[in-house]
Amino acid sequence: MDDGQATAVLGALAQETRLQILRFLVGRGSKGASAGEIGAAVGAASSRASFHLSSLSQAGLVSSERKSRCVIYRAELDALGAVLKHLVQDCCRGDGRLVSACAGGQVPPRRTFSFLGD
Amino acid sequence: MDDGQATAVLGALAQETRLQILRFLVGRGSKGASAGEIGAAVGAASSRASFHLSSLSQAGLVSSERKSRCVIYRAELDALGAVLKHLVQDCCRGDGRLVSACAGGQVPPRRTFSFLGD
DNA sequence: TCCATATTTCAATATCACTTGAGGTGTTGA
DNA sequence: TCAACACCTCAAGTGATATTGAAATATGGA
Repeated sequence: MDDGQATAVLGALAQETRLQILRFLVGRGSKGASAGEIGAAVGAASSRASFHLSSLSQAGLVSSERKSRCVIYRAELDALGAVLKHLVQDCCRGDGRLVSACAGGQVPPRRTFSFLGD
Repeated sequence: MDDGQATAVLGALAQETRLQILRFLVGRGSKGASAGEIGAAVGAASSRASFHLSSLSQAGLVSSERKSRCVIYRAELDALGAVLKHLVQDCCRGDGRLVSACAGGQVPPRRTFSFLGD
């Protein structure tokens, strides 16, 4: 992954409606949800939900599948995982506090032994 | 952390110049770097570097300290850790693949047995 | 075929972000 | 005090993105 791809995915996440959509879809798991359900769940008009869903889809964060009349969307976490890996490992040198934060731990204050250098 | 704060930090990261600045500053560790050095390192004019640094600073991703003529910037990873935690734990329910991706592992496909081919 | 449902596309508008260059503030040393 | 330096702020131009409502497309059933 390069910085350009990473910023594209980060940009897709940097919007409250889209973050809500992602959370909702992760909660639905492999069952997914139709565009209409998603819009209702996040309080967005249908055209607005469609706009944000296509944004997420382009970033690879959701997949879509037509099912009769409805289009079912599902969260796809591979792209998010790749971006997190890029951020933590490539941009931030695998900083241990970031890794433990991802795992649900606190972000502890930095305790540096400065004589050892950075 | 709420979605509004998270999207603010994500928005700050969703820009290539700023991602480059963050990477550069993480590499410098506690030594930090002056605005001039940073601008030169990422190939940005001084006003542009200043603009992006203030953006990162507002998001809490860098701190600044005046040192004589120069302003020294340092990466501050606490805000990033909090956002990663919000993303992985709150939005994505602590998904194990995301946690392992942050730790540097692959983002494994959901299918365990791949010998069946595609 | 016709109609209702589900979703997307389009156009118009508003808002926000990025870049550039000019000019301003603050600091240092002659 | 003056000049050189480091950095920031401002305004203008440009482009991207968000929102809304209306219209268009696709699907399934009467």
